[in-house]
Amino acid sequence: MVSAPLSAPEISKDGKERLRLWIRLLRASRTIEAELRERLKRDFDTTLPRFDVMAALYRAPEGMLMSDLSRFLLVSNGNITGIVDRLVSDGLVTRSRRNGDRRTSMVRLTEEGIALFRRMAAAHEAWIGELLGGVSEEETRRLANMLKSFRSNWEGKE
Amino acid sequence: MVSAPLSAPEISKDGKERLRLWIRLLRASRTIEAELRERLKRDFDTTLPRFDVMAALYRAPEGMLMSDLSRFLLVSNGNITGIVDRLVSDGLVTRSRRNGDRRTSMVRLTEEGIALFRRMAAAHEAWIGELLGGVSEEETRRLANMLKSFRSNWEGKE
DNA sequence: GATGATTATTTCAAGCTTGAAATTTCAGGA
DNA sequence: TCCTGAAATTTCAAGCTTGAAATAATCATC
Repeated sequence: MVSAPLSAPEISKDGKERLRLWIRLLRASRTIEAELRERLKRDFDTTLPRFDVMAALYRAPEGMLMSDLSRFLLVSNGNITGIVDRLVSDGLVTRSRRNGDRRTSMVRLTEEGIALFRRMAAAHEAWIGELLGGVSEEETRRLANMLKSFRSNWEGKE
Repeated sequence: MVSAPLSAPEISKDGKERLRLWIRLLRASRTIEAELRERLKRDFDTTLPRFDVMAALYRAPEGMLMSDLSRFLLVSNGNITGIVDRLVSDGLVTRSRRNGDRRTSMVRLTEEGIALFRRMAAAHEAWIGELLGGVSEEETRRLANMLKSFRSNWEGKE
């Protein structure tokens, strides 16, 4: 890690503080994500995006549309297509075209998908407990509350 | 019901709370990242990884090794190779092999790269100020401190 | 100086990601 | 019915990402 000379023009101290917050936020989530990715690969031979899709579907036993998935997971439509394709070809997920609207397809976990996800979710929760173990319960609640409010502050403004 | 299990439910509740924190952390950083990506593309026709590499190099006028870059940015070696390749072919960055150790190459911003980065950095800082605008200065400091400590708690333990 | 281990980097396949264009289907009006 | 526009999804090119294997150079030890 390199220390910064960077005698930049005097910008607001506020801005610098927010920048620092953003960088820490990003580094924290990247570090945790990397660790989760590695463990998912090691223990379940799968990826984080696949886990995310399965987690979303597990919460919706009645199924989700492709567009529901992409909105919920904050990724593009085309992205979801590829991930679901691979999950389908592994027998973990089904696409069923509906009679009502033939443009849409309902995506659901298969029995095998449900069983696998339950195992992964248990491991995942334990990992998070371990990785965030240094954060006290009190701090956890406070952090979670701050993050909740700060997201809603600007989202969807444009 | 004479003796209810005390520890198990408590641990599980803790875990749930940490899981919630992780999900919020992830959603916050993904949402901001998506917004930054879009604006970098729109205003500078570039990408977030390219911006990240240039930011790292800007802080190190003497240059950085490829391995320094990948360590600092928390990404793989092979990844950096591709991004630097494209920056070089755009004239924003140079690779110079050193006399001392011919395995390594020093990566530096060109004059053009420095000028471009300055413009991008100003816009970037303003964007962060806007996107995190809802967080008070007091909260910003507290959040940043929590994130700092929580990261160091488990990192590099294995 | 030869040899084997180590280090820095590149290459590669597979998968992820976006944004834009194309496709298919639906809905509403002339 | 036939249009036209909107909506859901897929396709595609370009770039990002990892992890593993390959290359090349250096280092340590004899």
